[in-house]
Amino acid sequence: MSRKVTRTDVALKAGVSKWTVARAFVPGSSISDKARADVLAAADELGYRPNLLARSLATKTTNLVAVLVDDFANPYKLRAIEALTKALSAEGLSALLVPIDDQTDHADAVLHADQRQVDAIVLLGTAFRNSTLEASRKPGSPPMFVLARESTVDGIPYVSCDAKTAMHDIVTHLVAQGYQKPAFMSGPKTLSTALGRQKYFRQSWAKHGVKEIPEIEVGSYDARLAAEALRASLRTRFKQGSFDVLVCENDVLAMGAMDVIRHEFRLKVPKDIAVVGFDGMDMAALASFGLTTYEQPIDAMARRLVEMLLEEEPARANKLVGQLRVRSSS
Amino acid sequence: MSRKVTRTDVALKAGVSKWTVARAFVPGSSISDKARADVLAAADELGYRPNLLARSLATKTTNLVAVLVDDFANPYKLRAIEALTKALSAEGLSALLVPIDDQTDHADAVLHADQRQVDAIVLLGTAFRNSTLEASRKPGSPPMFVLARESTVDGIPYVSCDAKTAMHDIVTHLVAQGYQKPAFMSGPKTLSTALGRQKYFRQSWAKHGVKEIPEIEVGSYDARLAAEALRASLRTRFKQGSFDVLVCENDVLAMGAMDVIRHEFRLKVPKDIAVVGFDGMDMAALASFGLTTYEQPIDAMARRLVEMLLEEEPARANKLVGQLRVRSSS
DNA sequence: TTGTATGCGTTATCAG
DNA sequence: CTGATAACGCATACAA
Repeated sequence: MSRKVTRTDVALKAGVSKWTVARAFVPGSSISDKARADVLAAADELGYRPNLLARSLATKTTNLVAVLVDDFANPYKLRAIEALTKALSAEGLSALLVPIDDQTDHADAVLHADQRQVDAIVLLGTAFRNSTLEASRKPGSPPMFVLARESTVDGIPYVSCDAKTAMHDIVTHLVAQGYQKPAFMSGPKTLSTALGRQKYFRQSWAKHGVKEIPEIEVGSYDARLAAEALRASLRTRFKQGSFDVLVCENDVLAMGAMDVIRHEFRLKVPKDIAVVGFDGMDMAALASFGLTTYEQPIDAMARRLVEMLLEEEPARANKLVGQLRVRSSS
Repeated sequence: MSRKVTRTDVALKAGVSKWTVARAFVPGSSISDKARADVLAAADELGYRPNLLARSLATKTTNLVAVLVDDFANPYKLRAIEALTKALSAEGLSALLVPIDDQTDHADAVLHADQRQVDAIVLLGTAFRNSTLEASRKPGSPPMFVLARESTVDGIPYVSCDAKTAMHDIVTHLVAQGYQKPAFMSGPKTLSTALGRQKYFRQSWAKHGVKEIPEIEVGSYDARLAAEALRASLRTRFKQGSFDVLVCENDVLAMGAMDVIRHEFRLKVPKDIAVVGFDGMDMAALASFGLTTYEQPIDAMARRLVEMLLEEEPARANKLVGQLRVRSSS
């Protein structure tokens, strides 16, 4: 494999200096038409491609964004990754995908991204603790952004789906359908709050006079765990008919819940228990689920986040409204 | 935001030259204990982190691997991304996730990755045409690898799930269960062949005297399209009972198929028609599907691929065997 | 054990 | 409009 062709090679072939070569690639640069043509021809012939590494070193900007992802168990994360990476590349930015395992890895990941001189770090997901966010407070470290949850740390901007509107829409729909005894299935408490869904769910029901809403907490956003949690609840805490609709913090939980309701307890959805999810996963639309869900405007959210990345003084918070998709489960 | 602290700053504070600072960070280097301690202390105090960009420029190796992904519609891709990125980071490599839209983007993506001086390019997915693979033939361009499909281009190594063993296991299971009239649901023909699944499926059945296997081709690996295709087939080409088991090229297709079989045609799975998938998606295990599927050893595959990345003379092909997960759908 | 010079491929700035 | 010089932060080879 021959060594990479560099600017000097092109200069040599075109019979100009290497600085002239550089100019040929900068649009508004002052260079004679002939020189530019010569350079471009030579570059093309040699297959010259500018080395972005060297450019980054000189300009101190990499056009690289680290995307930290933890919860790979939720298929919806793929949609989010797609939306974000495409929004980034639309602006000429590239995504460094950094997988996270447990708590200890977080600091390392941020550090490593920092060393790679990324222009920004995006936290994609729900299971990030504040300690991770605090890392961006260190002077000199790249700015941090949070997508699809609310950051509870001051000064760290985020883009999320407007949970207040969402829950208002969901509850309005449920009330119209005649449901009166809601229950809520949440993820782990520490992370769940960053989504704000349960809070607004309760607020919305309160307006309709419903104050008591039982909660089923699930250890992580996982269908199997959701199934287990609901199974246990249905066997012990709840009697038949103690709630007529179960709203879940996301679609994965909802699917796990439906599985138990229908296949273990032989109950009908929505007749015995209605189920509502959140996110808008493709799978939720299958007849096997027919899951009513609140669709996050994930593409718009990703684009908004990228806009913020590019802004000098990004707004602290952005909440975009999604859309309720009513299906057979309610 | 203060400027980044560099080697020179540390050298100044520690009272040594900046080259001594460098040595302090290289394990086997010859340096006095005192000097090292001084440097490390100064570095720690200043919060010094080596600039990987500059290092890469000097060493001509970035420890960066571009991961090209196209088909975001298949949730299984998330598992693959997880497996690959974790396998990479276990070896100190980082993943540049490059999303691909249509045919024209491919060359650009390869080019861009090249300009970022990535050490390798990994194609993750099934919908890559040979023209993409050919791009790696250009001298000087980073080596290419294919994960989870077979490359049909010479000299491009790949790691895939052994389709021959897989189909043998599936067919053996089906024969034991008494199924006699199989049908096969494939993705788009041009991509489908790179998986080799249909081919070995037919071969395996041939050993049991079954030569005629109807095929249902789906335009892309998408549950909704699978549903449409099966619906059309069931209405026109096939009479009730013309096949007793439908084996699908992957789980997404299988789920779409089950949806139609059960919810539109009101047939029982597996009594009327059994269904088998491929991949081993988490969702397939839900009671709503209970899908029998062949689980790809995706983690092992990813690790093997990373090994190959690191080898001087990588083997051309690697096929790893997975495991059949029998559930209620067969 | 330590300091020095040179190069990696680019950009920015300045002279001509 | 063009050529030259310095700098980006680090690594490598070499000299002290």
